[in-house]
Amino acid sequence: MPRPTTPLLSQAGIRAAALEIIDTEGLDGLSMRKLAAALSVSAPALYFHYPTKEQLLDDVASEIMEKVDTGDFVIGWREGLLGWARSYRAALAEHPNIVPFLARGPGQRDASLRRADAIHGGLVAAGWPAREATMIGASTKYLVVGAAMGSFSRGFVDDVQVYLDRYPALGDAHRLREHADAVDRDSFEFALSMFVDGLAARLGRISPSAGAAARSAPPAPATGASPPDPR
Amino acid sequence: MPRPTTPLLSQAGIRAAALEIIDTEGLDGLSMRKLAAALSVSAPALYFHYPTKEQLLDDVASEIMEKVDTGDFVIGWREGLLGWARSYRAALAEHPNIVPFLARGPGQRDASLRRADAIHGGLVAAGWPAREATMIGASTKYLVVGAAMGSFSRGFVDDVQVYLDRYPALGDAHRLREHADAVDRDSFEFALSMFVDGLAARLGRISPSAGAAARSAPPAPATGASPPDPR
DNA sequence: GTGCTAACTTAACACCGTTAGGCACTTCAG
DNA sequence: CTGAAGTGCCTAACGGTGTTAAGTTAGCAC
Repeated sequence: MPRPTTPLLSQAGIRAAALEIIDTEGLDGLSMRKLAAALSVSAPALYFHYPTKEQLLDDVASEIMEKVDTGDFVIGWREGLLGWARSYRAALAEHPNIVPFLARGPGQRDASLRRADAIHGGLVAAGWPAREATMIGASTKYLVVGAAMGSFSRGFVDDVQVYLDRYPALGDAHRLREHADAVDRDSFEFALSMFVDGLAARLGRISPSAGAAARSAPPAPATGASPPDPR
Repeated sequence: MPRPTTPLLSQAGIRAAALEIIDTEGLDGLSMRKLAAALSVSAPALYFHYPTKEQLLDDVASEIMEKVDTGDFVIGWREGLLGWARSYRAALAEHPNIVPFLARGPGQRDASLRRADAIHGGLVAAGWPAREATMIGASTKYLVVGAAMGSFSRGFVDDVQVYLDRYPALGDAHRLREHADAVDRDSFEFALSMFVDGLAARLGRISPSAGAAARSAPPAPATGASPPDPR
C-alpha cells in the first residue's frame, strides 16, 4: 500500500539506522537494500530522502564530527590543541568503522571550515606564525587520522605483534585486542605529548614571550582569535 | 581456445596491471573484469592465479611497501626514524590511490614484521625502553599514514582551504592542488621534526648518556640491535 | 596412446547502487 | 464537493560487481 498516512522515513531516521549497521556490520556491511530492510521499507524509497548513498554517508560523517571540540583554545594553544586532538580521536573511536570512509570524503562542509578556522585563529593568537599554524593543524590531524586508521580499522597491527612477541607473558591470545587497544591509546597520547613538547620548545625559540607565557599562565585573553568567516 | 601453449598470465603480471589501473583510474576503478580485459583475458581466468581480489590487493600493497627502508638505524635512532618515515611516506606517495586500501588490510606479512622488528631493535639499542620504542614506532606510523590520507586521497582539505582564504594572493585557483601538495609536504616534515625534537628532549631526560651521545656522535655500534626473528 | 592436471573459456549466481513507472493517499483550487 | 497536483511509497528492471560451475583443450607422465 503506497503512500502511507504518516511518513515512514526521515533523513534523521535513515542516518541513525545507517550508522547502526555500520557500527555493527562494518562499512561494507551497509547496503541500501539492507538499510531499507532495517527500516521495513523497499530500497528505492530511500532515494526519495537521499539522492545517493555517498550523500547519506557524508551526512552521517558530519554528524559524528559534530562532537569534535575546539573550544579549549580560549584557555591556551596547548590546551586547545590537546582538547581538539582528543575529542577528535574520541569521536572517531566511537564509530571506528566509518573512519575509512572519512578518508575519502571531502569534508568541506561549513562546520569543518569553521573548526579549521577556530584552530588557526587560536594558534595565531597565541603567537604562532600563520604558516606554522596551518602546519600544526595539519600535523595534528595526521596524528588523529593515522591513529584512527591504525587502531580501529585493524590495519597495521604489526607493532602490537612485536610487542606481544617480546612479552609473551602478556600475550594471552584472547586478550590481544584489548592489549592492542591499550597500546594504541597510549601511543596516541605519547605521540601527542612529544609533538606538543617539540612545539613548545620551538615557540620558546621563535617567540620567547609567547613561549614563556604558555609555560606559566595563559596569555592575554584570546580576543582577536576569531578571524572573519572563511569562504 | 582454452589452455594456451604458453601461459598468458602470471601473478607478477596481474599485479603490475592492477597497480597501473589503480594509479590511473583510482581504487574504485579496478574491477576484475576491467583488469582481465587489460590483460586480454576473461575475468575468471584471474582466479586461477589469485584466490580473491582482496588477496591480489594485499600482494600489490606488499610490493609497494618493499621500498620502505629501515636501514638508517645503524647510524642512530634519529636518523633511522627519519629515514624510515620519509621512505614510508615516499612509497605511499608514489601510489596514492592505494592508500585507502592499506588502511584496512592486515599487513601482517613477514616483511612487515621484519621492518617493525628492525625499528624496535634500533630504538632499544639507542637507549629507549622497550615499551616506549613500541609507542614511537606506532606514533611514527600514525604520522605517515595520517599524512598519506590527508594529502593523497584529497580528504580533509579544509586546512589548505583556510590557508588559501587567508592568502588569496597565492590562491590562483588552478594552482590549488600544487599548493596543497606543498603545504602537505611541509606539514609532514614539520610534524616529524617537532615529534623527534620532543623525543630527543625526553631521551635526554630519561637516559642522559644516550641523549648526549645522540646529540654528538652515534653511540656504540648497534650490534645487538637485531633481536630474534619474531613469530 | 591414456589419463591427469593446468590454464583458459562461456554461463550463471547473488548482490550492488540506482532509475522508471505505477498506485494510493493527502492537500489544496475552484 | 470535485478535481488536479503532488507526495511517499511500491515493484520491476538495468548495468555493474566479485565469484563459482562446467566445459574445452594443451602439455606432460607413464
